[in-house]
Amino acid sequence: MPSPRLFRLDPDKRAAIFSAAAEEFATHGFEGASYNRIIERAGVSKGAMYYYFDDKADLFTTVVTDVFDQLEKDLPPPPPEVSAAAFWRSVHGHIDCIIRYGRENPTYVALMRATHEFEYSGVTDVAVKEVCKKSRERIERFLRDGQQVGAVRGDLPLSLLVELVFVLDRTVGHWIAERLDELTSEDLSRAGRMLCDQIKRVLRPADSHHGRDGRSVKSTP
Amino acid sequence: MPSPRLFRLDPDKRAAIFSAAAEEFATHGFEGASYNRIIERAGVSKGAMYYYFDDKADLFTTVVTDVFDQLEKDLPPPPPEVSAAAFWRSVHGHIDCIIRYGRENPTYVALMRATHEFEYSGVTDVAVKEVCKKSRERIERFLRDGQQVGAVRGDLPLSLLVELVFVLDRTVGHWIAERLDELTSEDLSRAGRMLCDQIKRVLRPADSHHGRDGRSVKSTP
Amino acid sequence: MPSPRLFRLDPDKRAAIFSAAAEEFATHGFEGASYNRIIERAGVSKGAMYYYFDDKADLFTTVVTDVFDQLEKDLPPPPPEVSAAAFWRSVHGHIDCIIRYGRENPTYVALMRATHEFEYSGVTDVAVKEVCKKSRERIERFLRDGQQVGAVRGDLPLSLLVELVFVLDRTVGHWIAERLDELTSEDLSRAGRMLCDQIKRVLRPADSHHGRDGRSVKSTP
Amino acid sequence: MPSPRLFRLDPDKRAAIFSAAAEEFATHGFEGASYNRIIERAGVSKGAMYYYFDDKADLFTTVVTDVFDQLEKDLPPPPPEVSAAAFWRSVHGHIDCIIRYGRENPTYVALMRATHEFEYSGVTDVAVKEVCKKSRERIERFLRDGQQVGAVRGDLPLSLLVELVFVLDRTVGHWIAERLDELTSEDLSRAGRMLCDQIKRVLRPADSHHGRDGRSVKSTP
DNA sequence: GATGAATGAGTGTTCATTCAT
DNA sequence: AATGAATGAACACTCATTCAT
Repeated sequence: MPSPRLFRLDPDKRAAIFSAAAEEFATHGFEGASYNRIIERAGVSKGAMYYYFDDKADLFTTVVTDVFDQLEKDLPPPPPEVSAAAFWRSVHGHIDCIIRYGRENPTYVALMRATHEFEYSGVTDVAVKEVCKKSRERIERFLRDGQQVGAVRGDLPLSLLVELVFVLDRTVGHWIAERLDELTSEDLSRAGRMLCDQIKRVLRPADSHHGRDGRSVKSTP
Repeated sequence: MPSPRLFRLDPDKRAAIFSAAAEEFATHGFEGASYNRIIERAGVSKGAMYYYFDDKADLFTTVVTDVFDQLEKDLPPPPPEVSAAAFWRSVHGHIDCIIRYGRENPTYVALMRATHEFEYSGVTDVAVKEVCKKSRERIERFLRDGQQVGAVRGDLPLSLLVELVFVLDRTVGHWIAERLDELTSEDLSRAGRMLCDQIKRVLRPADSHHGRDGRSVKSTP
Repeated sequence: MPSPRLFRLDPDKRAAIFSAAAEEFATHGFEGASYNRIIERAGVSKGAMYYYFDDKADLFTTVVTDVFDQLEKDLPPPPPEVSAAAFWRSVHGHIDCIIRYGRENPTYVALMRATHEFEYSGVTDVAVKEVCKKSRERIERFLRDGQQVGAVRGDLPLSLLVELVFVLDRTVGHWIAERLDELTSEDLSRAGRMLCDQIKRVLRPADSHHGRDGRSVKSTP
Repeated sequence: MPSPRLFRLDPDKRAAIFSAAAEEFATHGFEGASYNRIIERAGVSKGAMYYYFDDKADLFTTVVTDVFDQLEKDLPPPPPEVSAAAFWRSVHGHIDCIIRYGRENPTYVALMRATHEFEYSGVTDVAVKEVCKKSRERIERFLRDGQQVGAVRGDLPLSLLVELVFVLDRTVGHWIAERLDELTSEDLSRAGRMLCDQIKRVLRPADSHHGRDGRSVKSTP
C-alpha cells in the first residue's frame, strides 16, 4: 500500500509519477518495466519514490487501481427499471463511457491491457489480483442482472462470459486506440454501437434461430 | 534468424532449449524473461546459445514461430466445397484441432498469449510482428472465404474481425487451460462447440432479427 | 554527544528509543544496524532522532554508555576491609549483581557483547572506546586492589588480566543467556559461583602446586 | 557453496579475493562488510565475483572455512600415548601452532573473531554455523580425551568448557595481535606457555586446594 | 565447433543524513 | 521544539552479451 504521504503530495508531482509509471508499465509490462526509468521520467529522486511506494509492485498496483477507480467513477449508475431493453441501454451507456475514457487516456487503456496480461502470467501479484477481481465482480453482477431479465444466456459459466466481455472490450478498445487519429467522433460512436452489438451477440441466450451449439460446457453446471 | 547449426543440433537438446524458452517467455513475457535462466534450465552452455541464436529476441522469435508452425501443420486443409455449411464445418475442425493442441501443450498456449501481449506492447520486435502477421493473414484469408459464401459479415473491417476471432480463441483457450484438470474429454468437445458458436455469433452477418446496430464503424470503409 | 534535550524527553519515549536501539545494535552490530529501523521501531520522527543524537554513532555510544552506567550503579561498593577473602567476596558480589542484571536485561548483555566486538573491529569509534576504557579501568582498579592483598597474580600484564576477566564474564554470560529458559534460579546462583571460581582460577597467583608455566609474558614488564 | 570454477581460478587472483574478503569481513563483520568494496579491492569484476560465489554469505562462508581448514591442517596429530602429561603436551603443541599461524596471518585471526561474533549475533548463517560447529566439535573431542585421563574437570558442561577454551584462545590471540610489533619471538613462546597455563587453570578438576565452588551448574547434569 | 570465464551497466532497494517548515 | 519530506550514494545482486581459447 502506498504511504499516505502520497496523497499529501503536490498533485502535479503525483500526476507526473502516475503518468510516467502508467506509460512504462503499459509499454513494458510489470516485469519488463524499469523502476529507475519511471523515477527518472517522473523527475523525482530515488528515495522519494520509496518514500511514497513500498516497492515496484506497490507502485504498479496503486497506479492500476487508480485507473480502474477513475473509470468506474464515471460509469453510469445501474438501470433503475428492470428489463432487457434497459439492460442493453445500460450496457451501451457503459461502453460509451469506457470508449470516451479510453480516447482521453490512451495510455491507461494500454495499462489495463498490461494489467490483464500480468494477471494471466505466472507471477501474479496479490494486490493486482485484487484489483482485477473487483473489476470482474462488477461485470459479474452486471451479467447476473442481465440474466434475470433474460438478456444474458444462462447456459454458460458466468466466469467465462465475464472473461469474454472483458476481452471483447479490450480488443475493440485496442483496435480503436491504434486508429485513434483516423477515426472521427462519429466513427467512435459507431464503434461503441458495434461493440455493444458484439457483446450482445456473445451474451444473448441461444435460440432456435441460431442453432443448439454450445449449450453448456461443464456437464455438471 | 537462428543459425542453421540449430537444425543440425541433437533434437533432444533442441527440444530442451525450446521447452525451457517457451516456459520462461510464457511465464514472464519477453522483457521479463531471463535469458540466463533459460540457458541454465536448458542445460546448454552460454556460448552454444549464442552460437545458435543471435540474441534473446532471436530465440523468442524462433520458438514462437516454431509453435505457430507446429500448430498450423496440424490444421485441416481448407474446405474443398464452398458453402456456408462447409465453412463452419471447417471452422469447427480448426477449433477442435487447436483445442487438442492446447490440451497437449499448455505451455505453448501460454506462450502464444505472451506473444500476443508482446505484440500489443510498445516494444514490438520486427520478427515477432512477422510471425503474428502471418498468423493473422491466415485467419484473414479464411474470413474472406467465409464472406464469399455469406457466412461472415462484410460490414466490419476484416482486421477487426480477425482480432476478435484471435482473441475469442485465446480467451476460451485460457479459460480452458485454467480448468484443464477438472474438465472431462466430453467437456472439452463441448467447449469446442461452444467456442465455434461464439465465433459464429461474432462473425455472422447482421440480420433483421438482431437489430441494426454496429453496421459499420468506418464511414468510408 | 546526545543533545541535553534528550534528558528532557518523556522517559517512556526515551526508553522506547534506547530499547529499540539496544536490540538493533545487539542483533546486527554497529555497522549492520539500521538507523532507520531503530527510528521506526522506536516510533519517533526522523527529525527528532537527529534532534537528540548527532548521528548513528552518537546513539550507539549513548545507549551503550547508559547500559554500562546502569549496571555500574547497581554494583556493590568496594570492600571496606582489605584482605584476600574480602576481595573474593566482593568479586562474588559483583558477579551476582552482573548475572542478575543480565537475567533481567538479556538484550543488554547482547549489546555489551556487540560493543566489545565493535571495539575489536577495525572501525572503532572514539566515544565507544571511551566507554570501554572506563569499564576496563574499573576492572583494572579492582584487580590492582586484588594484587595488593595478594589475591591476584602480579606476573602478568594487568591489561591481559582485565581482558580475561572481561571475556570470561561475557562468555559465561552468553552461555547462560542462551539457556536462560532451562536454568532455575538455583542454577543461576550456582553459575555465579562457578564463574567466580573460574575467575579465581585465572587470577590466582602461580604457586608451586600448579607448576611454573606462564610466569610472565613480557620480558621487561 | 562456491562454484567449482573458483578452484580452477588463477591462485593469485583467488588469493587476492580471499585476502580482500578476509580483511573486509574482519574489519566490518559480516553485515557491515561491503561486497562492492571487496570486489573493488580484489580487482575483479562484479560479474566474475558472482560467477564464483553465490552471494555475500557464500563468499564469507568460503573464506572462513578456508581459514579454519588451513589452520586445522597444520595442527599436530592427537597424542599417541594417553596420560594427563601427554594431554597437556598436546595442548601446548596446538597452542604453539595456533599462535604461530596467528602471527603469520593476523588478518585471519581477526576474521575468526568476526566469525565468532557473527555466530553470536542474531543473524547467523547456516553455513557459518556449520563451520563453527565443526571447530567446536574438534575442541570437544579433545576435552573429552582430557577428561578420560583426568586432566579435565568433569563437573561442568562440556559445551561451557569448549566455549571457555575458545574464548581464552581468542582473547590471548587478540591481545598478542595488538602487540605483535613489540613482542619478541621469545615473548611469543612465553605467551604460548602462559595461554596453556590459563587453559590448564580453567580446565583442571576442582580439588580441595581450590575450594568447592562452582562444582556444577545444572542441578540435573 | 563449442566452451565458459568475464564483463560492467543494469536491477530494485536501503542507507544515513539534511533541511525547509 | 519538532516534523517528515527529500536526497542520492551505496547496497547486494542480475542482466544480456562477448571473446579468448
